[in-house]
Amino acid sequence: MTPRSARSAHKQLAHLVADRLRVEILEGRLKPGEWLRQERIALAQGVSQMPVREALRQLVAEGLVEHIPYRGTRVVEFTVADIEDLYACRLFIEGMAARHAAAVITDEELREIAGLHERMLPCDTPESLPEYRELNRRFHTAIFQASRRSFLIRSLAQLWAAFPTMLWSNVPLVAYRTAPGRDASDAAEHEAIVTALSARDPEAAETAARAHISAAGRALLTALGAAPHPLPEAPSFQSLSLATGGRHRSRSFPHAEEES
Amino acid sequence: MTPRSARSAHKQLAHLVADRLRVEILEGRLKPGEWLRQERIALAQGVSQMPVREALRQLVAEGLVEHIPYRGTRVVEFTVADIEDLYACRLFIEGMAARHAAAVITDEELREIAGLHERMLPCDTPESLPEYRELNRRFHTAIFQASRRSFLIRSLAQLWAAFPTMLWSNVPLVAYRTAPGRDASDAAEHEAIVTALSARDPEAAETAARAHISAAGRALLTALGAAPHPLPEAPSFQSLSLATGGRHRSRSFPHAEEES
DNA sequence: ACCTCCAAAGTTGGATATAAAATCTAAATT
DNA sequence: AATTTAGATTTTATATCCAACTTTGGAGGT
Repeated sequence: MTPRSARSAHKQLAHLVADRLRVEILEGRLKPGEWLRQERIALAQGVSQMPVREALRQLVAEGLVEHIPYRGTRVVEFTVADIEDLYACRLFIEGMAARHAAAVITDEELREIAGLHERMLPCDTPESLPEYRELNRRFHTAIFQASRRSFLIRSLAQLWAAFPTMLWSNVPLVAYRTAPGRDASDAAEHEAIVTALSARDPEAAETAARAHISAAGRALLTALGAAPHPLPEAPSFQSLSLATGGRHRSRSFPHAEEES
Repeated sequence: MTPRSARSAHKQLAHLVADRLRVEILEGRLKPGEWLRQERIALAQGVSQMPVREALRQLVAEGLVEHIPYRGTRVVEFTVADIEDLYACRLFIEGMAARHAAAVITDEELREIAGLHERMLPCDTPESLPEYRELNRRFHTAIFQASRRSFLIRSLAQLWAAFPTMLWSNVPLVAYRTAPGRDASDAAEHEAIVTALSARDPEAAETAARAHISAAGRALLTALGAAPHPLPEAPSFQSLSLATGGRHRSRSFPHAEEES
């Protein structure tokens, strides 16, 4: 465990600005449709305009705001269809990640995930909702990080970036979290995921992850007032991954250095 | 057809810079691992550093380059595992998009897609590969645009942004495209998609789209030298979408204006 | 009244210059 | 040999100025 090179913990200003704006958006102080004027933001945060513009472009990429040339940047408005699609994507991709994670997860990662699960259990009151959300985010993040599939990790990080905005800007999340039985269901579903991962069972891990996200999605859409279909149980078919399920090639391919 | 407001076709410099860098990356002039120094780029393109930095941040978001604070930005290296995951994600999300598209596609969109398909047919020589790739990109893009699902459109646009880089930096794409029978297969699979869309059959559209991407993915991974599994045929299970398959709510939800 | 054109105001977009911070390289010291 | 220090390089941030574009609100004509 050599400290190595301290991993450069230095944050850039643009990141800080983006973080603060993200919080303002997801807490509703910046409402969907509202314009974000760069000069005002720079003044309010005590920075110059360049980091503000970089932060805005980053948020655009994350899908939280949209940019119109020479007009400005404003918070996006999400639709119910967007939330459906978000959950469908998560359902699939997080399922895949869980499958891969089960095959390569370390004991330490397993302990951390189980620990996060434990800490979520007592969070069943409205006041503990923020803490629950944070723990939940870390729980899911830890799982797909454990998959070691950088592409999936990146994709899921993007999905999760857009996720809270949708909720806070569209619906009082409490309605979802306090839905009858949701606490218990969430806990049971998380438990199932942890169990499958502990058993190093890819098939079960994928199934459990899908079942959880599917159930959560249905509950959320119900809370939103959308009529949820009977919904086909998340099919437990074989992996859709296209090739070898074996050890993944660790390094990148030798890209044609010279054209002999 | 009033010109309306000209739709502000004005591109920002940052976009142009990003476009040029993207081309350089995907054509291999900028190799994976290579550092992109902002001053050099600004000088080379005759612009100041601000648009360069915005462009770099955009490319970071697209996943083509990675940024390390106070160190710089460099082209990412993709692994075979990344390509597997990319195709798996495309398989699923483009399938969903095709399903939605079949339900709402217009005659005009249908004509354009069919036209693109026709124009791809004669492109069966190595020299026409660039044209084929461009037509293919427009073909797929037109389909998921027709779905009207903004979230899926955005997600797929991101996937397609990373896509060419992987190929050019990892493998001579010709090996894929000129694989025995691939031309004919691609054509037949595209044909099936067009047919399903024309029939406004969501189920068939999803199945056809999946089959195509699955086949293309297997062919590519074979060309890459990866041992492709027997691979389960893309399962034609019901939609995984979580709620109403009916007309999508057009506008955003009324986000709690007041908490009565 | 109604439409068109034109100028004003305001915001974003971009260039340039300059300074500060962080990282890397390599020589110099212990 | 290991550590420290000094310098070079590059990124990061600020400030200021001007150009480009959109919108707004009237002036003038029909």
